[in-house]
Amino acid sequence: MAYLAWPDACPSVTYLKQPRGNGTLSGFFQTKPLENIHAGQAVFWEGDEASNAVQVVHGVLRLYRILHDGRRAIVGFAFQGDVRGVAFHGSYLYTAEAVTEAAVRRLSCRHLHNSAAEDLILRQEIFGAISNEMSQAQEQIVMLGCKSAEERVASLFLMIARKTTNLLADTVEIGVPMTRLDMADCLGLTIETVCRVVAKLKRMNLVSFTGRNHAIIHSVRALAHFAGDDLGLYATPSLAS
Amino acid sequence: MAYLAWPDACPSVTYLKQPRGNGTLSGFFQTKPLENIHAGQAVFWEGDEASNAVQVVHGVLRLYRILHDGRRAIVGFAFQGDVRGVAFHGSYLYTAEAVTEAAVRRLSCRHLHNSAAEDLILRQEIFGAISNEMSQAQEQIVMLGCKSAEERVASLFLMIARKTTNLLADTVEIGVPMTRLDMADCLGLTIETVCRVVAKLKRMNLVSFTGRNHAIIHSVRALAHFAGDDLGLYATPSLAS
DNA sequence: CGTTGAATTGAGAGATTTCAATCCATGTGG
DNA sequence: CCACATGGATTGAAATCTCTCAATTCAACG
Repeated sequence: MAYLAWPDACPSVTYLKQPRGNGTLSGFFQTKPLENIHAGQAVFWEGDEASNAVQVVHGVLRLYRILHDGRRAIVGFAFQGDVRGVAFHGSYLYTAEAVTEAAVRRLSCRHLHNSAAEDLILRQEIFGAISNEMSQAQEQIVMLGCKSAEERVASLFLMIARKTTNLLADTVEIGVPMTRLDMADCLGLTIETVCRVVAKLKRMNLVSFTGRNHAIIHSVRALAHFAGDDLGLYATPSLAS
Repeated sequence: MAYLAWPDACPSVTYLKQPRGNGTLSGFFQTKPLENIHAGQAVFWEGDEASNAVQVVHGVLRLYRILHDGRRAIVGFAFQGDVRGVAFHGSYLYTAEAVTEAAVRRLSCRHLHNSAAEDLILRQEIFGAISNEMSQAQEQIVMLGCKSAEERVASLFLMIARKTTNLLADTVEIGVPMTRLDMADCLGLTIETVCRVVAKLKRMNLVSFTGRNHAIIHSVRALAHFAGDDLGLYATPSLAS
């Protein structure tokens, strides 16, 4: 096994694609105080006025909407480095809640937009963040619209791997902090189906679990194939043709 | 029946919530030439550099992604007045293709963003457009993640009604320009299931069809109830408590 | 009037859910 | 330190929903 990647241990891969630390958006967030969020505590609520953008410093957030009859749809997860809430003009479209202990920084949208007026780089970074959020939503739609239960569960593990490891090796260790119910509500499945599929993935030796929240993907490529994903997304430098 | 609403006959309701005509974003688009798009012709392709934002002047676009094994996911439809492509930083996340004969105007994103630097109203309108697009994507995720086939089909008809009528009355006439395959690929179902559900809606007297692309929703409220939606979204002025 | 592609309907198969029972990990109190 | 209680996770069996495959109907068009 080549690379250990507990969610909090390394910056998100998607985020690394943007300038980090020295980038103005990150710089802006850096000036704001670190806010610790307990597991289960909300960062913002669906329907509230979307006055702040949030950056996840560590931990994982679940983003969800509740239907009036109580059903819950998890529209996505936010990992370390992810920025959420920039794309909302009026009110938040979902509730953001800490899965584990987490920490975030908040930034006033108005302040951000005003600063963006004078700063080209910042504008680009803001649109980059919006584009990231949009991209994740599209990914979710494709998964729910086209994929089988098995493909969905595999896709979720791969998503976690992409977000929390650099995918340098074909075998990666990932943290799976969310409960089976979280996974089910995100994948449009039931808890039981998620369990059965995970059991199957274990039987097929595609993944194994060391504790409930800690998994090893034995072959990212094989799992991606199983997920019906384009392998290009997961090609590792050493394996890429 | 109170209000006729063929898709091209009146401006989109969502769009009316923003200043129209005199608003700077619309104003910008107005300066651009009208581009006629034949049915089936693409406006932009997934993966192409997202250099332009597009406003639908009339007609309907289907927005879709193709998986590498050929499956198609329609991530949404764009109706008259909708603006798409503002939220993309790098490349387009989906292909946009005319369902019917349509017309659009294009606007350079770079131009738009530069102008936005000096214009507060324009900035707000841009974020409004992004927020609209994001909102539709979230809606889609909730539908695919939580709802049954029957609820999904009903939701689609209601979505069309919301986009193409003012919902002043409980009975509305809507255009359904897309094929059953389009509907199926948007709802994560098969053609046959869509057909059966539509047949059931007809049997229940919730909708009726006058021609293949033309339906009457006999009671928006009843259909919304059937769709598992919050009735508040559809309350008509006369019916609202 | 025949051809074509889309839409519809039926019957059987398959995937996922539901309901129920059991297992496991964790924390708490005695 | 152990027994027990608790909530999440797992597994099984039956029910249900949706899909697949096949046949038929319908509408548009040359």
